[in-house]
Amino acid sequence: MDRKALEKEQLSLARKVLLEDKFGDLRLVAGADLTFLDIWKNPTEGLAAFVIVDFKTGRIVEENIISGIVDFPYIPTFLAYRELPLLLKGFENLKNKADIYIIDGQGIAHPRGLGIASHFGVVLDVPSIGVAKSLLFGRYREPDPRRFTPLYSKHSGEIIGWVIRPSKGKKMLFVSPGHKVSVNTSLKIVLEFLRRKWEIPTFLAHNLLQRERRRRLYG
DNA sequence: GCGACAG
DNA sequence: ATCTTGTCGC
Ligand SMILES: [Mg+2]
Repeated sequence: MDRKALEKEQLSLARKVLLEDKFGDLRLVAGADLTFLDIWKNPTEGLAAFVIVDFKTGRIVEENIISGIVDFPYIPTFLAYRELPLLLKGFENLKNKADIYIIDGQGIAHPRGLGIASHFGVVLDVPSIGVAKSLLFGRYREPDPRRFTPLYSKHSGEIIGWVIRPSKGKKMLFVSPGHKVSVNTSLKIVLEFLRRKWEIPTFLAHNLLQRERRRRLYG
């Protein structure tokens, strides 16, 4: 499948994205991320982790790691074709099902409106949010520490997400809705984690993976 | 044609 | 994404 075909598939799936809150009370919030044992090899073994947090207490309800072979290369705007397969495998392996899934990457803040978080949400038909550590698409004004600014589409000028500066010295967060959640609610949910000084679930998943990776490579 | 470019 | 501890600055 060439780039053009994948772009058409993304545009097709993007039409299914729903930017309205389609969930009841938020009890469990999941965070997901991936790591790779050898980033210099192309078919390489990847690890996907999901960490599920109780949104009322902040307690970790489940930590789940699965592994598998990843062969698709990283190409900007096509991240899902590299990371989604393992995320789907990890999702199926979960004991608990979360009310919303936060994925490391963009939601609708993508040239064709389908970042990995949206792709994940549409395919599984579950609410999702994208929290990225850098910009892929859109324009914004840098927020002051502990403030946030809107992220505008370079196509329509509409607000497609938010840029949050957790605190001075910390890197900015690029938040955008994935699926079945509104632009405003996606911001509220992430801000709530920050307000309560809880680690964002995607970072919990990332940290868990680093420990697991070092364990497999060294002692 | 040039610059931008999640992980 | 990963390689890496101490160190400089507020
Ligand atoms: Mg990641």
